[in-house]
Amino acid sequence: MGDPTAILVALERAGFRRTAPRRALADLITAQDGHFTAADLVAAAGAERLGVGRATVFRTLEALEQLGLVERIDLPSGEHAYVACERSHHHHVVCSRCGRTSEIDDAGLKAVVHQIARRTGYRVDEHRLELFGLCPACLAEQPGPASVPA
Amino acid sequence: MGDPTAILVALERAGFRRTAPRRALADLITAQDGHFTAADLVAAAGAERLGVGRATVFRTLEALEQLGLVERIDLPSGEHAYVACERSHHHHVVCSRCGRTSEIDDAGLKAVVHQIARRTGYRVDEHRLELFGLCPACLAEQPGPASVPA
DNA sequence: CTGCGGGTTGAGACACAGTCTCGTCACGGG
DNA sequence: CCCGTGACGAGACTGTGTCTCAACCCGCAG
Repeated sequence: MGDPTAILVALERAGFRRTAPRRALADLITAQDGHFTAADLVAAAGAERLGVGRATVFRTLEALEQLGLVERIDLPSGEHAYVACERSHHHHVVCSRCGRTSEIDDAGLKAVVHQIARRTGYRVDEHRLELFGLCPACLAEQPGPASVPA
Repeated sequence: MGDPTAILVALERAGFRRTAPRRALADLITAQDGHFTAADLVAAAGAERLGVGRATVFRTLEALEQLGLVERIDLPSGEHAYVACERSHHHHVVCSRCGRTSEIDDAGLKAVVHQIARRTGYRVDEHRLELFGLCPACLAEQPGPASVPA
């Protein structure tokens, strides 16, 4: 998923220093191909003997999340995972087999949210939509028997 | 939210025994008025000296979730909470002030999911939509300054 | 009513995620 | 080059959820 430098530049622009651990984490994150957990990063950093502590991983992820460079998603299993992504508001489809994700824009959701707000009387400030299924590649590899969507 | 007996009956029908701890938990859950966490139940059970162990709370919640009598939602804070609810597929709006929830049906979401599936090529098997905001009661009590939705 | 079998239980150990503290370090402006 | 301050790693700490295990009790059969 592109260039680790983008992350560092964005961090720098937000007033964060450009340090060795953050550089290492930027590399690891851009190398990830689907979603990843904080534990994944900690393990990866440990495996490559980068000497990056747990605390730093969490701190960096928190900063990146606030900058919108990374989004936290909640897997069906209850785990918290992260996805590197664009800065605009959007949602994700997560492949439950290979873990890859695709970003999707509004796709008509705004109207749905609006309607719900009107029906329930709530003022909706925030929403989260997460989709899980099989990506095209995994679908091709594994010609599922009954491909009846939910 | 109604009758604790409904929970017990549903459990019994699914082959679970009707035991004192489960009765106590059914009472506690139906007494809850918004969402609640596992820790809430553990604390409540402890406070009333019901002698219900942590393990039993988690086991019961797991069973209820599988039966669809309770749904697990992920709060923006990252906490896992539960909501007592109907058995059909649906979604929730959660009041971020008082914690109360309302159930909502499809509301046009199916079309959105369909469109996303077509655009991305994914086969979408599962989806989760969660909305957060202020319920009518909290809106009235607290005449928010700028009520501009997201 | 009584006895029995197996599902159920509570306590506590355990595994893990995430937070916090603190002394040290190094980035980068001056 | 120097200094102030943000960032660092290690590890203690908190909280959540899981697992084990011996004792228990629910519900059925007799």
